[in-house]
Amino acid sequence: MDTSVICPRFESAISILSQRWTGLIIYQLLSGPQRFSQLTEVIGISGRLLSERLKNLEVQGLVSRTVYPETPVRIEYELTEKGKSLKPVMDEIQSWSQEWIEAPPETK
Amino acid sequence: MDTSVICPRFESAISILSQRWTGLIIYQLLSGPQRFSQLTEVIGISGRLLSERLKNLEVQGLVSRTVYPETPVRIEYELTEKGKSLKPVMDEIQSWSQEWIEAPPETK
DNA sequence: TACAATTGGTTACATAAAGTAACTAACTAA
DNA sequence: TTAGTTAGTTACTTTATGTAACCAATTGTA
Repeated sequence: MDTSVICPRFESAISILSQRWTGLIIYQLLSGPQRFSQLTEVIGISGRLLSERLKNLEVQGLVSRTVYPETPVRIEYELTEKGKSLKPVMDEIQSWSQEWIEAPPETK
Repeated sequence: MDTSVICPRFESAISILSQRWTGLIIYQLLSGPQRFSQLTEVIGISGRLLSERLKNLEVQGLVSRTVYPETPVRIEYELTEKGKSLKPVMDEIQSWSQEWIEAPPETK
């Protein structure tokens, strides 16, 4: 009955990354601050879910939101230090995918 | 309209990892071959979902299933080379979590 | 012989999360 | 006045997950 338990911090980290879309959002933001509409287009996520995810990521301290009161309004989402520090994780996933995932057929 | 798209291999990789429970299953199997019942206990996943996930992981070539016709039957799940090659990814998540996730309160 | 226990699942059903599409507020430009 | 823009929200449908009971094959026990 002495169940060896998984490290709670690891579990917590993976629960962030294993939520659908969050990995892609972080990956995409690693290339710099971006606006809501750009994220929806590049990632292919609906506004409803992007909005929800960005709110969560803000609460978790991974993403910051800046409003530029231009016309029309510009709002930029950017990774915090905590968010940026996930780069090595994303890099490893990237390089694993290059080695082990076969290239999908071109859809021309 | 020239949407810069996320690398399809990366997307594919993250779609595996971002499915609930799969990260934990792979992480747990990195410590060696394990049986169905042990996985359910350590991870805290239901039999229904563990069964489903293991089938997917087998199809994706990340996990292999071996039957030992003992009594009662023993079935072991083990990472393939492809599965084991995710260790650097898990290591990075682990070390990120150590640095950025605060320790949860002890529940004694 | 009947009953219980074990492993590795499956089935049926309830709840939560995600997908889809239409809609909105605030603003400006024509 | 009408249309266009950005950054969302709302209502509704579909899919995924959680929960708990059940099952087949086998052996051990009363």
